[in-house]
Amino acid sequence: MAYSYAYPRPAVTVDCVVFGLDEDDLKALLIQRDRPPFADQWALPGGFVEIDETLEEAARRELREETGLDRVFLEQLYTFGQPDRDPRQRVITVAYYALVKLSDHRVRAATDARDTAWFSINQLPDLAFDHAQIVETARQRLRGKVRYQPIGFELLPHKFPLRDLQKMYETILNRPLDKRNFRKKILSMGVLVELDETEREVPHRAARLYRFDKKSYKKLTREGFDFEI
Amino acid sequence: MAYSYAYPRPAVTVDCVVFGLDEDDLKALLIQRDRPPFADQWALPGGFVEIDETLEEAARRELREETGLDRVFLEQLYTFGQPDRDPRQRVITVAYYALVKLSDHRVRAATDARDTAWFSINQLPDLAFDHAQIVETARQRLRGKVRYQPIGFELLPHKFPLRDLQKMYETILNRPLDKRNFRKKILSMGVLVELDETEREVPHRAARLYRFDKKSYKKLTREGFDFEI
DNA sequence: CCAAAAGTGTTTCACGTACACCCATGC
DNA sequence: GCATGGGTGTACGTGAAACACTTTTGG
Repeated sequence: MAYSYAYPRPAVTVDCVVFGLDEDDLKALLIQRDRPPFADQWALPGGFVEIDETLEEAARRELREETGLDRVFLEQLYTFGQPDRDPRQRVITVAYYALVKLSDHRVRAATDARDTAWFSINQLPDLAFDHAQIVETARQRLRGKVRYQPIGFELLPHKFPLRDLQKMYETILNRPLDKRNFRKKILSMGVLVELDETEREVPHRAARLYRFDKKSYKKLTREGFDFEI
Repeated sequence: MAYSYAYPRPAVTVDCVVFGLDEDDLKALLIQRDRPPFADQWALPGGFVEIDETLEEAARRELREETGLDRVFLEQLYTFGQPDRDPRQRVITVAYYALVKLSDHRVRAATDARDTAWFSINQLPDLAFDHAQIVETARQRLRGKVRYQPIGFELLPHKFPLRDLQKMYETILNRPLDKRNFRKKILSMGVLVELDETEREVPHRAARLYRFDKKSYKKLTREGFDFEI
């Protein structure tokens, strides 16, 4: 039950930074470790890459096994390979980031032995390994990318009011946006579909709901359109 | 066969896409393989990651050993891990891209057994493994990044006329730029220093030389300035 | 004096930005 | 009827884009 090689090999893992949006709070999904090193500390979901799966398959499998998440937006982030990032042995980790509609996954609790929980990105606990650095890299990537690609919709429910869309951008970019200018811009892009539907059970005037129109976006993109907030 | 593990491990390599600018031709540096698989085919410089070096150290070491290049601009690109990308065994490769001043490294010939050569990015030979895909990813990254970060200067000599700067952008972005607007914009940024020096030995009016001022750029960046072409 | 490339300004138009009030709804 | 947020238009200024001729230099 041993695999031998002429030269020493690093272990290879994947780790996932899972982002979710709770009102106007950006959160990350963490897992409490149950064994050393860093026992009881919080860490990113992740694990070893199997010998016959792709990196993305490994990331999706770990997400499914450790958090129950499936079919989420997932993109490779960066590969971290400091020789001492794991105290036991050389481990190279390929980090991914995921965007999930938190509303769909809110009641996600510990399904297996480990405890999983959402933490505000601004109040993370101490993280195991170099995971704090990985989260920071992911946060920067998200901030940089959300302005030029319509990935922010992955954080919202299928139908949403413009207010929530604006709040999402304000939260991620960490600055206020002008309501009228924001609406003018996003609506003029032609990537939203106005629905015949409004919010329900709000204690004030109900806002109209919209959805992101992937088909229109792809068509516009082919014609040279650039998404930008 | 000295190293054994309880589970099979992929091998981990680094590969480098080295870009150089030859007049108005973007080129990549390739190495001819001398053994199977893909014997005699051209491939990216690269090799196995040693057990105690960082990924970037591995990339720089391979560049030095295989091409003689040292102290170049180097940035991680993407990690490729298709299980079948190497026909012999599972190999995960962390790809980097490098930008070099071709003028400094023009006469780079085969120093060791292998042959190395610059190829126009538009006329690459068949490449080994998935290296064509890696080059394409690198080309897209360069195109996307050159507009928002002053990395293009890494491809030019220390002192350069504005014409060459413009040609560099036109080559990478693959579209013509207006001379007057380009000069207005780049000079108004305040990241170039006008030198008391002009071109030599040109068969027409000699152009003024400039250099990129890293200090000014960093200062402006701290003040919220965004580089953009 | 001819060829080749350097260098230079102005006008126009689109878009980003700043800004305040009335309306609809639920309680 | 009041509190809460939904929804809407205009004026201004900045910056991008289009565009052509004169000057310098070497051969």
